[in-house]
Amino acid sequence: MTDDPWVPPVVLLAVDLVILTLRESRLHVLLIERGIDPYKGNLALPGGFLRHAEEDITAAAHRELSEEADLDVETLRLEQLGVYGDPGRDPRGRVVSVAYLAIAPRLPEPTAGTDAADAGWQPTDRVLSGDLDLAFDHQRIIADGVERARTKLEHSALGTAFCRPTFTITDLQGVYEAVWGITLDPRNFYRKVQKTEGFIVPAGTSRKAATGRPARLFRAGPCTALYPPMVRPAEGPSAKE
Amino acid sequence: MTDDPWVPPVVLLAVDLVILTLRESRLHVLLIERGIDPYKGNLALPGGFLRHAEEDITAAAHRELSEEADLDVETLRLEQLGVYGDPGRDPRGRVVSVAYLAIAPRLPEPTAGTDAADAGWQPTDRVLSGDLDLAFDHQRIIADGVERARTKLEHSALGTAFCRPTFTITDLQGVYEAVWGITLDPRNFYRKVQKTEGFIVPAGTSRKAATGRPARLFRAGPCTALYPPMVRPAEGPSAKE
DNA sequence: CTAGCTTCTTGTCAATCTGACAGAAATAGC
DNA sequence: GCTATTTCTGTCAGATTGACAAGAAGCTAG
Repeated sequence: MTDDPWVPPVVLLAVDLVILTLRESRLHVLLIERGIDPYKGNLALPGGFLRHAEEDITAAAHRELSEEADLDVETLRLEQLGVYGDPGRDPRGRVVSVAYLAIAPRLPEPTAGTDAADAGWQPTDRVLSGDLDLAFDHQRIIADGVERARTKLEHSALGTAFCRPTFTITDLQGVYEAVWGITLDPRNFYRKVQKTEGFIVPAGTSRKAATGRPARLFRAGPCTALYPPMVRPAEGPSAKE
Repeated sequence: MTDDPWVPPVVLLAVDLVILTLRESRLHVLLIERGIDPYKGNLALPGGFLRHAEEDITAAAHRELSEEADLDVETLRLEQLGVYGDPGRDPRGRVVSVAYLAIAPRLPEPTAGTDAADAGWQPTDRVLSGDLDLAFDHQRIIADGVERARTKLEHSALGTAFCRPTFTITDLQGVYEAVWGITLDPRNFYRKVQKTEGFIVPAGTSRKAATGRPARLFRAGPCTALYPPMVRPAEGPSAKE
């Protein structure tokens, strides 16, 4: 921003991907085992550097997703989560990483890609509790991603993105319960999502479970923003962070 | 992310600041007139490159704020808004910019700083309508910042950040009306903010206006998150009852 | 085939919240 | 005093929420 002989410093730009899904009623995040230093052997988010100086950042995120996790890119909508660029977060130098968030329905185990020794789903609560040891500042990035998902569930139709193309209302309730970490009354939840116009639309058929009355099937509706929003019950007492 | 002889490309990292305030019941954004190319003479957000390779990004944002706008940094809380790094957004090369958002009470006219030929507040609607010609992709950044402020007003106590240390409920209502671009019923607004625990606390005294009954003064309360949230009336025809 | 179990779906009811509006309270100016 | 103006306190119907009862539709065991 000046025409002095001073030249601005340069940084390495990376992308990191927080891919969340639901497995056995628990929220999971896609992690790889790093095959190279630094943090070789540690778990980390899929991601990597820009391939060339003109690559679009979002395009790089999609590319890394397919390279490192071999997931179908088409169905996932990536949303920018934030920038993580503290000096010293990467021993290789000044690396600034753009984190992206995506929500996926239940998917098969991904296969390891080029730079990843292994790839797989890990429960987010094991990550957030510090039970798993993550590379870089990826634990914090995941924490931010989970929190983002929690709030997006309130105001957007994101919940349907966790489900398969057709799903039951109980399926959708399971999404809310897993992400929010609480239990909800099935009858009130049923009433609420039915009344929220454009959230879900009937898919005609029914699905018979192993036991119990068959449930009607629905599809994601046209709305992306929910009005009125789903209300998440207050948790702690008065003043919270 | 590989140990091939390939080296990752580097980018120039910049910060941009979206500082919003209220002046004469209209939302304004702080803009500078660029004193150097590119876009010399155009209006732009305050901002600039990292000073050195180890500078913290948030620290750089605070530094640019004081350098270019000469505003009191202490009282402003900067919040990361997003990353803007499309190839070609800056003719000087691959520049990736981290945008920050801050909300300020009514402040005096800032003085021009080093790189800025002039600095001043501009109404956001003139920016968003395309009436003013902004440098780079700064119009879009401002649009995102305004939208962020709108939604934050719903769920956080951000509204008080637009006000001076003590304010009346009518002052606070003016904030909501200006940012949301609608009018609200004073009686229902009064009831709502009073009932939302921790939002505002009485400041004891009253302020007498030029005319009319004196209004009680309040301060910002301890809560940052509002529960229940302020509800913004639905606007679009899309999916409404 | 019937009883029992499970799960989905439809209601009911009181408490609360919202939106619209009436009107009293407090000050300045005449 | 009287009026204009703004702040504050109520009222009231309709909508929403949270808690819970009970019917509906399947499966399985006997």
